[in-house]
Amino acid sequence: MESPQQRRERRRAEKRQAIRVAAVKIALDEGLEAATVEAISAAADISPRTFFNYFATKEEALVMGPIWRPDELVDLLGERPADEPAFQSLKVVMRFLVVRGRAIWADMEPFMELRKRHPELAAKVRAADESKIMEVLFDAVKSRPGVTSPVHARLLIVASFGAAISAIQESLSTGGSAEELVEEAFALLESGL
Amino acid sequence: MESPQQRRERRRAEKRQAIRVAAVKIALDEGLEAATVEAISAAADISPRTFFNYFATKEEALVMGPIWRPDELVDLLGERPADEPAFQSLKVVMRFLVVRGRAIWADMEPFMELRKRHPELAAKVRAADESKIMEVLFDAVKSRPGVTSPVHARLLIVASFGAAISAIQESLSTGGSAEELVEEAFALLESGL
DNA sequence: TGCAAGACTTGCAGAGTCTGCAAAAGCTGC
DNA sequence: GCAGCTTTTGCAGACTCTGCAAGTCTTGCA
Repeated sequence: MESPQQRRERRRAEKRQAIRVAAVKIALDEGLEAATVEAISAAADISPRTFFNYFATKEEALVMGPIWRPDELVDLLGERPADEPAFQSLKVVMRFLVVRGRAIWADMEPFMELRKRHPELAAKVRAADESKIMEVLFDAVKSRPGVTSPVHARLLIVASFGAAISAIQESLSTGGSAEELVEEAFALLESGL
Repeated sequence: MESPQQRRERRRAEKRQAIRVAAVKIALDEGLEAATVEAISAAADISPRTFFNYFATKEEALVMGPIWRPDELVDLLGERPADEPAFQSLKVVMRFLVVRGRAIWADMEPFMELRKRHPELAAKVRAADESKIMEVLFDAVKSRPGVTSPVHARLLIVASFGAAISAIQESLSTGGSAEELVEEAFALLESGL
């Protein structure tokens, strides 16, 4: 049985998604400029003020949530054996996130299409988290086995994200399997590019 | 002798920098929130409207320009021998850019300090260009020798930028030599992380 | 059923960013 | 000192986003 708390959370998430869908539809049908908060809220049948109860910025409504959250990343990494080399841990975590992300996105063609047309949108939304992610992961990675210097730690992190993003990007533009692509990317990283 | 054209360009660049300095000073002294367009323009002794003749967005005034421009990147890459492996070409180009960037930044402590305090700012400004850079570089890199697949091309690009950014980041936070750090980063990439 | 507490929605006013337009001011070469 | 150029500025207006307070809806419980 669903608790009232859970129920509210679920409905909130559904409404959030409904607003997203409305926003993306407008952006695709009438162009990004037409997707004002006013237009989106009208389409989603809420007041403009309410829009901002669901999203902190307009852009947030136009892209899917990130497939990784800072705290989750740290948790996932923490679950890996303490003596596993950092590279290996990151690979496992990233593969998991990419595969899960692709599954969530399976029914989201409009979002992918918008992402293709306006790649800067996702980048801008992600930018806010990016530095926080680097910061927390840096601490989590630098003391792992196989990390020889601070630059090594940073590089492992950006390269891992690079591998994941490259795989997703390529998967988006050619339709290839994201899982195989992320595998390929990590293999390339491991063998020295 | 300086042509009138050059003269105008130089003065424009100087004014741009003066506005930047004023903006960063306010952000450091009174906090990011105090750095409104109105406050910045008052400090720089121009009208708010004029501010937007120099910067497309407020944030642009708060960070140094990027150390790479998309067209310059393509040019630099094009100057490398056609039979040089992609990895090597990228390494040379990136080292050049990082070294030049560091030199430009030598006198710019306030900008570095602001970047430390608000790392998301630079990321947000950079985000707009990021996807364009990836796009143009992807075309420039994918047909180079030593590139085995589209994912390989993308990965080379993100890894190279990752190396440059990691080196800069580390150099900023510890004061180490950016040149040595970028060297170290590429060596790590080459040997398989 | 009906009410009280809490959560969600909304309107409103206001601050702030950014743009287009046209007038004013400044500079340049002749 | 004038004619043609660029630069600056004011103004009006669209748009994003926030705080606040009032209104509406839901939920649990008597």
